[in-house]
Amino acid sequence: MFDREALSLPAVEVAPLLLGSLLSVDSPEGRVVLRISEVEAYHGAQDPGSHAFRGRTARNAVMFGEAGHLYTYFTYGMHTCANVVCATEGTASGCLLRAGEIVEGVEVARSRRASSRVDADLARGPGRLCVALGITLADGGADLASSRVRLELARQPSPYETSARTGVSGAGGTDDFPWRFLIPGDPTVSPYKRHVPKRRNTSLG
DNA sequence: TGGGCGATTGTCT
DNA sequence: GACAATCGCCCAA
Repeated sequence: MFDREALSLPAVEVAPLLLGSLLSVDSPEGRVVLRISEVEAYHGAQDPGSHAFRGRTARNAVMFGEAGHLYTYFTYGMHTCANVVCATEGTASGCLLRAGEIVEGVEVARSRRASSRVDADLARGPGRLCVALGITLADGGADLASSRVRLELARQPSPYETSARTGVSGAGGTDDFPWRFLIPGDPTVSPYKRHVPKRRNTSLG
């Protein structure tokens, strides 16, 4: 079921509800359904890891809007990442979808993710997840209750673990924000990687 | 108006 | 284990 009221809680409280939930995406190639196994919470202007840390901009406006919508963004010049918008309007809160298991439409996902040797890698990582599901920037702002991207919350909460967020630079990636939620032992959970400072001009020195 | 950098991934060693 | 690829956003001036 889709429950906008449940999604209107802060991202930290919504994240556990998303684990084990189903995200389905319809396209001409067919439907792909993902069972979510890993998410990260980003909440409020006080969260140094959030895109909304420096306030509202045209790019992150969707995160300030109504819960239950999709916030997509483009990063590293090539990757799309998807978030479920949480909390009430005016509060920037969202859960980044990091990984999951394809439970329907595996053939379609495989055709989009030709480089994946095993099915567990099809949606292991936020960029891969979007490719496998066919989510693009054009899906940003979509209502997860009525668009081609739909969210079905798990009937029963999954057991979960928390840890520091992956790949987040600065204070937001420390243990002060253990806002990464995952289903322990799930083969589709992405490997933990602490943020690596950007290496540029490495020839110096 | 210009420059630096990012909620990453695939490939090569 | 290490690095290149690649482009839009955001800050500073």
